[in-house]
Formats: sequence, C-alpha cells, structure tokens
Amino acid sequence: MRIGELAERAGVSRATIRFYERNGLINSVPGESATNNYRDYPEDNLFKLEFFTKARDAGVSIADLRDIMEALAGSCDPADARDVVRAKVDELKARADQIRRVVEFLEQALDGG
Amino acid sequence: MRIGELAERAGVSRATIRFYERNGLINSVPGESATNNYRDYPEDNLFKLEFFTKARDAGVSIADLRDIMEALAGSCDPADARDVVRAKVDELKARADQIRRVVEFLEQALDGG
DNA sequence: AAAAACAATAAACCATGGTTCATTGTTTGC
DNA sequence: GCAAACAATGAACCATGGTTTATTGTTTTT
Repeated sequence: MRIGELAERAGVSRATIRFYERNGLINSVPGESATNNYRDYPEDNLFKLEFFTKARDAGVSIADLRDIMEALAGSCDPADARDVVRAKVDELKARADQIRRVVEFLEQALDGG
Repeated sequence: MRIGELAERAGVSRATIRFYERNGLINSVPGESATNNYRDYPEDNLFKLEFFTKARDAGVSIADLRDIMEALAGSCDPADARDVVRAKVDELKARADQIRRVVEFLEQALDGG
C-alpha cells in the first residue's frame, strides 16, 4: 500500500512514517509503476506501526525499538536476540515499578493532605 | 544549604537544580551573607529532588511536576489540588498498563521465537 | 484539461529536558 | 595571598522525537 493509506490505517502522519523509515523502524519497496517513484509499504508495516505507537507511549525509545525489531527479525544469533529483548523487558518492568512507586507516593499525599 | 551541597546530596548536577528552579520546581531564598548573592536552598528541596528524580524516571514531565507541586502546596482549593493529582495518578496508571501490554507482547515474541 | 490530492526529498523548525561554556565575582584551603 | 573550588547569570549547545515547509513531480477527480 502507499504511504497515505498506511498513515491513515495506522493512525499516524505520513511524516511520522517517513521519520520512522529514516530511522530504520519500517521499510518499503519500490512501487511497481514505472512512471513514478512512489514506494510500496507492505502490509506488515501496519502491525509494526501499531506496536510502535503503543511502545512509544510506554516510553520505549526509537533506538530501542530499532534494536528490538532487528533482534526479532533474527538478523543474528537467536540467543543474542533473546538477550536484547529480555533486557528491554527488564527495563520496562523497572519503569513500571518506578511508576508504581510514584503513584503510591502521590496517593499517600492525597490521603495525607 | 548552598547549591553545591544540595546537588551532591540529591545526586543531581547544579545545572539541573538551576534548570528546575527556573521551571518553578524548587525554590531558594537569598543567603544571609551581605558580601555575596549566593542563594540558600532549604532542606525540603532535598526531598523534592529525590521525588523529582524518581518521577522523571517514571516519565512524568516537568510541567506535570510543577502542576503537582503547586497543587500539593495547597496554593488553591484543596479539592482542585486533589483533582490535579488524581488526574496525574490516572495518567501514570494508564502508562503502567501500556508498559504491561508492551512487555506482554515482547514476552510472547520471545516465547514464540 | 484543470484543480485537488498525493508522493518524494530535503531542510528548517519546534518542544522537552537538560548540559556546557563564558564571564564575573566569592570563598576557602594551603 | 594566591590558586582552586564554588556561586550567579546568560547564552549557546545537544539529543530526542517528531512536525512544517518548500519544491517538484504524479495521479485522481470533476
């Protein structure tokens, strides 16, 4: 599909898609038309973008997403891939814990105030 | 205490303290010396900075921290204050949920891969 | 066929959250 | 009393994560 359709279906802007592509998060192939150089974005980018949006919301950086996608794509040793992803998972869990502590503090402040 | 001591005890840089102060997160008073214009940072800033560090780590923005501190300082209606803080708590809980979902996805990817 | 919408590319721009630098003045340790 | 460390101020700088703005060319709509 073309970038506009992908953008609309994924709920992100075309500019964001291009930005992600520049940063290696998604990929496109040359379109089949000979008269233009429009790119074709395979269906799986839709799924990826949905994940990226959630993950970005959860505080995962672009760099981390790139690492994760590269690892999951199995470009290298699967054991290495697991390590990369597991490390990110641990970071995320730590972050969730941190949030829990902050929430706890704020709720105590509410009760105490 | 002076900025250097606060910085060291709170584990942040002096520049960060000045940045936070510019942004209304902490406050200082003029020092007692007549020969300089060094500021004095009351003890409670130490506690605040520890909270800010945790909260920033959890993804709370400077603007949110300012709102929260203003609300907790009880500058206005206590009911309003509760609302502000409760709203932030809800946001943080949503963020934690989001992280949980991302972690779940990544763990499934690990199991599936 | 002409206007409106879409696409590619590059560059500039923006907010956030700091950090670094330069300058000037103060205080402290030796 | 003199260098080293500390403080205040302001401005510049940096990374991150996008968004906006040309510019040029293509396609679709009417």
